[in-house]
Amino acid sequence: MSEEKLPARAENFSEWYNQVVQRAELADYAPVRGCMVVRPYGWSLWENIQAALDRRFKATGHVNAAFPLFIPMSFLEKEKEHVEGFSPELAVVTIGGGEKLEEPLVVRPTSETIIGYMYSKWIKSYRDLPVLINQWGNVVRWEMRTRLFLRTLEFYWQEGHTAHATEKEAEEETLRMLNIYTRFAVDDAAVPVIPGRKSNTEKFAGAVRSYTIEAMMGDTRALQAGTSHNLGQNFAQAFDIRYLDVNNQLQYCWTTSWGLSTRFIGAIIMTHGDDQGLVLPPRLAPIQIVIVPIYRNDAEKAQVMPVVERISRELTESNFRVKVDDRTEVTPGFKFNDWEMRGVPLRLEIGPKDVQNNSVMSARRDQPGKEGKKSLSQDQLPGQIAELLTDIQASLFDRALAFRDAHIFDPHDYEELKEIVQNGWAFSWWCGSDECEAKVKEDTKATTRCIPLDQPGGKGTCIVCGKPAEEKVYFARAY
RNA sequence: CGGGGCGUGGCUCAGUCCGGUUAGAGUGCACGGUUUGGGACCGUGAGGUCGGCGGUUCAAAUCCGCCCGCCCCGACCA
Repeated sequence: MSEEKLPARAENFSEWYNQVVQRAELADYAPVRGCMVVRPYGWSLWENIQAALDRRFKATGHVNAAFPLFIPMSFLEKEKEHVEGFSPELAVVTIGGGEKLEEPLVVRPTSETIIGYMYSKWIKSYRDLPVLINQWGNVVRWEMRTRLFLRTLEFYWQEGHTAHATEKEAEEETLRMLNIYTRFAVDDAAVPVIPGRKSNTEKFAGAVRSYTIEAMMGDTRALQAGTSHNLGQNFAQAFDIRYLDVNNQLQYCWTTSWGLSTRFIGAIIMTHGDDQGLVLPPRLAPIQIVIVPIYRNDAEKAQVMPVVERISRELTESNFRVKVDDRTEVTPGFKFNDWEMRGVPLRLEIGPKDVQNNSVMSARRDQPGKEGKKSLSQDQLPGQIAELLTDIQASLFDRALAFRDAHIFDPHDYEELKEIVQNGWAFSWWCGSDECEAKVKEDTKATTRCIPLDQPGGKGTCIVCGKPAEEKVYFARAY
């Protein structure tokens, strides 16, 4: 840790974010512009995210596989919208082994095309369906402006790709996976999200319909935290993914794709972080409990350390992720600040007084300072800790939800909308036209984030043009 | 790619306008000692082709030219 204080979030959110990422040792800048190195602590967080999602994918019948990093350029060109959407941000390999390649290879920006090609080989009959495959991997998109985790040239993610016999099944799958993302965000990451449908201009290049979970960050800007796409028959037609149905009729498949990336780490940082640094939800935190031994001399150390070791072992055996900070070269006060910067949900201090009193001092990360401190008995510690962690997890969610709801407004007119999106989200009736959407973007930089699945019902008039509108949409400035 | 800013020990920066001893500070790092329940202190030490190349000059971190890189604001996006 270098400088002592972080910039206040309220003063300079963007600089606060950059420093938290680096000082918590989640990631660092790579020597290539726009690329990041995910450091062990950040990767460990990602592994926990992976495990939480993968468990949910497996529970709904999905299996993992791995497809190549390189995709023939011609594949991208087979789906018109897809190539138009992605060509500006492709990295292309033209030389291999010192020879110019006959056909350039694209470093995958996403894998619909190469997986579509394989699916056309594998799927012959309705008996082969559905195909439910997920891939954990990395992709490359040549972005102009980059931020650690939020937008880098290369990022890690999972992409699910499924093929179905009917349109209905594909739509069900698309919404099922959107719901899994929602459950993951809410239950595992304590990040409140709004599941909804993307507007035409915001949808995935090549999709019929795109769905998203949108989250509000600590500066009120919106972050698209995961997406699920109903691809219709667009890729099935482009890659000839067909099957024989029960009547021996040749039919095109209906496909979907869905993805969630390391960007979600950015969502966690910007949802829960405070002026002391990172705050991690207990269910995903690489370290859930850090134990700081307190002693002034060798005699006290000899008393304290056995208790520290015993409690550490006891908690580890109860399946908590525990770290003992036994560094001798820094003071306890330094360690407190250090682990707060890294967002560890719960700290236990164990000193001579605790050895005397059969106690430990606990400190909750979500309540910095004295309010978060409480002396616990050493008896039945795992049960007490479990309760505390559950409570921290819940209070992180509640706090984020309260913050979000306090920054969503329903403007009475367009002028009011323009003000709202400067520091919040506007939830408004919208006629659905590209023109009205574009006007808001031009006037305010805010875009439509999603048309939430949960609609108030009834009808209204478009906040921009005043024409009849059937759905309400969120407008917000986004990452 | 357009507009703005910046490149000096690992990091943050002073010094550059007005050229002139051996290029500084804070922090970090190493070693020794005293400390340790909210970012300890003292001492010693290591660490620099001043982004690169060229020019002007007796003399360049400092002046001039070209190049490279990074950051911020726009256009593009998970």
